[in-house]
Amino acid sequence: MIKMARLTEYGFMLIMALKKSSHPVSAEYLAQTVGLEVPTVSKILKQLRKAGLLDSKRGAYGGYFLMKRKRDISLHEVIEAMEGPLALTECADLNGDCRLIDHCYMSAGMRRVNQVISQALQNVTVSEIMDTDRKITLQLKS
Amino acid sequence: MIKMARLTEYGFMLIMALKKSSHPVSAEYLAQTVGLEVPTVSKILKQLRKAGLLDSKRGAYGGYFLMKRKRDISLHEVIEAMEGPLALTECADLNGDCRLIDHCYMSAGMRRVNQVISQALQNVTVSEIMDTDRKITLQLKS
DNA sequence: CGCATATAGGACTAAATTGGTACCATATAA
DNA sequence: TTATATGGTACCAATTTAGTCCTATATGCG
Repeated sequence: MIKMARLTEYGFMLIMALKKSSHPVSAEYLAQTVGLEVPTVSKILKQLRKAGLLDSKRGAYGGYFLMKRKRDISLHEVIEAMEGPLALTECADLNGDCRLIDHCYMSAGMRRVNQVISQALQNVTVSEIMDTDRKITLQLKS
Repeated sequence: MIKMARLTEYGFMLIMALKKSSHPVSAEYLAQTVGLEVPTVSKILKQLRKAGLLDSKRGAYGGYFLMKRKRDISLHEVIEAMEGPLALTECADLNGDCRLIDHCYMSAGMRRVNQVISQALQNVTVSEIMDTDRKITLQLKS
């Protein structure tokens, strides 16, 4: 299905609930804020941190905080952080193991489509999908 | 994962292997052509037919054939035929049951992103992803 | 120091989705 | 009437995803 994983959606919610360079916010507090269980939230935050979108501080009064402003975080970054490199099809994935390559002629064209979608996601930021009133303007050329 | 289902990829391969208004081609023959099992191919062909992309003729010398030329079939049509309405997120899906709506503010913006991707897929045809030499040109405004 | 708080990392289980198969009914050509 | 081929549906298997738990490490403070 062409759908982001549920954990990725949660990832967006968590990023939206955080701020850049403010006091760290604990996983427990965030869990309450977004209405999810602590272990789940914890897992996602660790993953986003590993990808460099967040940073953390351990120990008492510790927690997580954004490394960038929300208007500088693209949807693409978040999705890749949560799901790894975007690959619409098996054959577009460079590490994919499409064993049907002999019967399939779409590989090159498909990669191109992949790029287009990738660009679409790179050109929209987290703050843009929060501002529901603001029109998102996309101009893509490929 | 933002990836089309494997069966959808197979669907593309089958469409590529078919022609408009020629003799019907049997599922068995197609299975050999693309290197997949007959039951699997059969299942996909039935689904594509139901969506109106193919038509079929039963009985001896029966089989499947395209209803349109490949340059008139968009990626979007094929994907929707195989996977149902495209919804990048749970909340973008009108039938989705996102119970976190109270904590999530991205719904409207996300729908917009969904539309952009949808359009990207509508603007590329099957024949374009077969012609690996031809440049696919996309100009999207949303 | 010792204790409470909080993240780091990895392993594990459960649930949901997807892929693949099989069966029986119906239609068609010769 | 027989061989060929699709229509529809139900089912099982495999994979993927979601969610939980446990132990280790770091930090602040009395």
